[in-house]
Amino acid sequence: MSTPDDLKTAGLKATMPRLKILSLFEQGEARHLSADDIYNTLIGEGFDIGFATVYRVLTQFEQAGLLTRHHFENDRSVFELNQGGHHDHIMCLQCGRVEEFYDPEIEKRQVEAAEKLGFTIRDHSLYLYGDCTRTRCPHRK
Amino acid sequence: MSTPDDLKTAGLKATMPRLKILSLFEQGEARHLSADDIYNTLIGEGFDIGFATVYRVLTQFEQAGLLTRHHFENDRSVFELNQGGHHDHIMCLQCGRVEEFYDPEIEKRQVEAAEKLGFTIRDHSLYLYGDCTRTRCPHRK
DNA sequence: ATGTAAACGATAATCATTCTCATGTAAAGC
DNA sequence: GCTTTACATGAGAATGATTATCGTTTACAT
Repeated sequence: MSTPDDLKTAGLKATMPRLKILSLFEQGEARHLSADDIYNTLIGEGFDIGFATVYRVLTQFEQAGLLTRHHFENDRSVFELNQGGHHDHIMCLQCGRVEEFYDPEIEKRQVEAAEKLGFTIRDHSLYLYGDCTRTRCPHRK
Repeated sequence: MSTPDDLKTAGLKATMPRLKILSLFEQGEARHLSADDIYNTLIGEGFDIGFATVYRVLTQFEQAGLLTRHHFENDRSVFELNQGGHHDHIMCLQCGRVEEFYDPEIEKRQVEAAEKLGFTIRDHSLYLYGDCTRTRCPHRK
């Protein structure tokens, strides 16, 4: 479980819901979690929590720089722990598996494209969608 | 106004709501329209239409390949006429202005990154977010 | 230990989008 | 041009994710 200091450092009071949620990201197997995932996991562990708290805490964690919020091509958001450097994502449309990649040349060219148009980039999102055919989608649900 | 044949060619019955909506994209000044934009514009012109129809028609147009649906970093979808080639987008976080760009090297590297991970790309989305500082955001609303 | 501001959980509210269904209409045939 | 009929429409209800409200609880500085 994450320590209270992890939260204090981020400027957040160390409450039980926050510790539980942060632990899911730090100890859990899945790197990308939705509010629903988190709510159901904690309820399943017998911990009493509400959706309001889950969403509140996720937003606070995002603002504190602990998590990144992703908007994949569907309706709900998923969150990911900010560890390691920036990376982009590719999602299998068949099984939902998410893989990560990073290409410095793509990053550089994004900045250049923005500059040409007179923009200063503050944020960007790059998502690829496809089929993991080579592996015949072993993660198919 | 767009012609009935534009719709027939796409395999759709030429109805008034569909002609009106297609016209907004073909004749309008804005290239990126939300369902709300379309509904309000048509109602403002005295044309009687409902949200259900707007959403239905947009989905049909997307499936027929006439429009592309974009999910910017907020909650609602915007649509864009499929004309000219593929391009990516950059949006000003201050004024909402959207500009377009295309970099073949970025496109190529996306495909390569996907291949390395055993994926075949079916779709992708690249959005940059920033401030159009150089121009002092002349489009500020 | 205790006071207080912050955080909590339940529940209602919101917002974009989709569904349902009774009515309207495009276009094919007479 | 006038029926026919399947498909399209508009109004409003329903949905699903997320956010706001509010009375209660809790972290933690005093």
